[in-house]
Amino acid sequence: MPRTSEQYKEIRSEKKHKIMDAALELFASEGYHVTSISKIADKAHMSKGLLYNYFQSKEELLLEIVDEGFRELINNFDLNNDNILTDDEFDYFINSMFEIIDTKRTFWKLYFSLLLQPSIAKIIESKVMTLYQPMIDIMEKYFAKKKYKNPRIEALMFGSMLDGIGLNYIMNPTLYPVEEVKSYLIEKYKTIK
Amino acid sequence: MPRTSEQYKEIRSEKKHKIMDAALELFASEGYHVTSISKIADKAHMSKGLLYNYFQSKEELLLEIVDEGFRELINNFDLNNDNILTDDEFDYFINSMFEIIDTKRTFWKLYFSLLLQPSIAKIIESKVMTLYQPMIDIMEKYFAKKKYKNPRIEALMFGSMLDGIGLNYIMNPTLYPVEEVKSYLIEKYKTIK
Amino acid sequence: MPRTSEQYKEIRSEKKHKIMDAALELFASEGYHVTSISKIADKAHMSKGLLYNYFQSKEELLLEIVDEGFRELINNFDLNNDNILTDDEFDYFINSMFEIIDTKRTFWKLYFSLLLQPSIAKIIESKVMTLYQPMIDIMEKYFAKKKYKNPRIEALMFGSMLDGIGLNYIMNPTLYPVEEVKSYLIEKYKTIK
Amino acid sequence: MPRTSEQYKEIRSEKKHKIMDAALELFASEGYHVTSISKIADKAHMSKGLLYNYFQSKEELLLEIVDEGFRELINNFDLNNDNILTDDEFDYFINSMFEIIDTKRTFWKLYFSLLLQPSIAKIIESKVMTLYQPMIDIMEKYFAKKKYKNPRIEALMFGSMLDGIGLNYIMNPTLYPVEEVKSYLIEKYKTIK
DNA sequence: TATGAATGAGTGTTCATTCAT
DNA sequence: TATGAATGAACACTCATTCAT
Repeated sequence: MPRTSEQYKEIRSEKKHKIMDAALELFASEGYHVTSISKIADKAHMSKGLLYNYFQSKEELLLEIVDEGFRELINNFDLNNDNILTDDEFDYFINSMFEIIDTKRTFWKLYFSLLLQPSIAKIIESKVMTLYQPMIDIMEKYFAKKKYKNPRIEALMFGSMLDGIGLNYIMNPTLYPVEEVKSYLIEKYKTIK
Repeated sequence: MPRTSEQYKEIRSEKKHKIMDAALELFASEGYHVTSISKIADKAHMSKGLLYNYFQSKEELLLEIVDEGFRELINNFDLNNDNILTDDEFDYFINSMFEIIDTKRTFWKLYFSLLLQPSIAKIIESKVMTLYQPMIDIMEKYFAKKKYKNPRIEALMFGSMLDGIGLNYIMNPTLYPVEEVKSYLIEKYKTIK
Repeated sequence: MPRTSEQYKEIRSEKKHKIMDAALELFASEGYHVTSISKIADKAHMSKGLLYNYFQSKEELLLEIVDEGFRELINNFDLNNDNILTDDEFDYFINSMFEIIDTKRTFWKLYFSLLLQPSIAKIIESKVMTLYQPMIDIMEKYFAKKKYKNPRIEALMFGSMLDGIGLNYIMNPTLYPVEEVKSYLIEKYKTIK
Repeated sequence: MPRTSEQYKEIRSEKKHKIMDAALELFASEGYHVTSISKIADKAHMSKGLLYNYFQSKEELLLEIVDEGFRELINNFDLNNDNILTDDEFDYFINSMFEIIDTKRTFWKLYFSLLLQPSIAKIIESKVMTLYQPMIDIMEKYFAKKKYKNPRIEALMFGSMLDGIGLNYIMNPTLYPVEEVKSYLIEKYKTIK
């Protein structure tokens, strides 16, 4: 007698995440192209063949990792989903951003690495762009409300700075002055000039 | 009629740069791991075998490309080499920075891509770090002179922002508001608060 | 209320044919080696595992398909089983041959494809040969009765022609002049010279 | 100092045929799908990698084999290329056809096997069709000149018969009465009724 | 200096078959 | 009877590197 479809679903979900976890770690620490399917399967304690029972290809595996990783950042930005960022929400985002990077450091290390590899960027670019744009828009409104001279540029700059911060934080985690940067950002952008 | 050793040296150097140019373009547009030695040899109009006459390995070829590319940025920062950045030198750097990215866009696209690939970063990291640190130090002094409250953080932030700007500019060259960003940076950091 | 052993047998037989139908269609349209057990199971709306409950292997599944397919042709040749072919029986065979190919086109497409694949031919050859030989013998007698000069050769030629006709008809069903060929065969072989 | 381009050309041509010979033999005796690139490389006494220096893929290797094999048949049909088949040319073709099958038995065994495998037929069909049609056309003219009632059908039948003969001859080489069939064909089709 | 044939270990992927449930 | 997760050996193909010429 076969397992119930519930049981199968559970097995699938568990195994899928086991694979994604192993892959994420290896992609992040070794690089996407350098990480072979064999290594992933080894780390996930299963056969190569089984991996293809869950993901159609190495690319698809990567895409699902990116998708899941990004969902968490989005959920922490503009929390009540009204497209308007309050000062409290801004505060919360700055703090949770670092927490997300902290708890999901592996993913963000991977993310930044993917973004700059032309062969991979093509695959994830469209997905990332659709997620990124709304955040920029909301920031523009936030700066406009604060009477900044040029809100669009300010939003772009803010995005650039976050990118740069993320980049440096990921690359030099031990040296990076996280708390000071948090205060700096909040003080700088939240308070009206 | 044998060539003089001078002539041989010149031919060697010319060939070497032909290879490096081809490799840079391919590494940048396709990615390091995706670019094969065959493709590089084709683009440089020579045989695979000859390429190994000039570079011991694919890795060494990459390292020489990075080395040369970085030398140009360094030469444009703190031009009189006195470790003190004047306002004029700051102005010049901001402008030349964009020019360097503009004229050497291919290299910087490659550079950012390398930085985030763990398998490659290991190779180039030490070289890059030794080049990067002095620039941070000089910026800290610059901000100190300008009586910024926390010059070290400000210098780190400045570095982060430049990284972010570079990153975004490389990725969205057509959309990026170069001139506005230039003015923004100069106005923001040069003028005393 | 357990099912009777009769009912079980019937269910088994039904399932078996469901699998054989799916397999035949796929083997014929895609090819034996290219068709995976997964595809067959999908098409038969069951799991891979169950399929192995009815057939020991992919090879055995193929053999049973060939066996069944051939039985129908045999049944239409020398209908009263007296080993003597009358003119009426010859007529009927020529017509029913095309009908069989028509209604069982899928099988015959498969059959011809199998015959020529050495890796598969080995498996089915012995079975096919034992079925084919009696038909040749009967044809030889038929031609002898009609006073053909060399009945054996004529029988072989007839067999070759049928093979050729079948082959071409299977490969170019829309272009093939079925009716004309029927008349041609009957006129040519039935009437005494 | 490298080899001259003449020398390279020779090496390439020699190796290419070595591969094609090995592949033909294996494709014919084992089947296309069952024959792995590894086996071909082994038989040709070289590495797998080298094989891909000469053929882009397994498919391309097959296509080149088919192309070459067919060229020989064409060259022996309608020898003076005037699109008109004389009785002597017909004689010569019937005899050389068997010789070609005899000396190139391996190829024709392969050819018939390919034709019936849907997954492969698609690849070679267009090439084969363009080669086959002119031969049918010439036969139709030949039969028309001989006042056959329905030359087109007769030509098709002739083609079918040749297919059938080839098929049977390839499959039962030891039993097949070659000489008798030759006489049969020549007597039957060459002499006016 | 210069060529490209040659290698061999590696890649992502497939699939007939088994097995715990 | 019935499921589909799991395996492992095989596959076609790639590529940095070497080497005879």
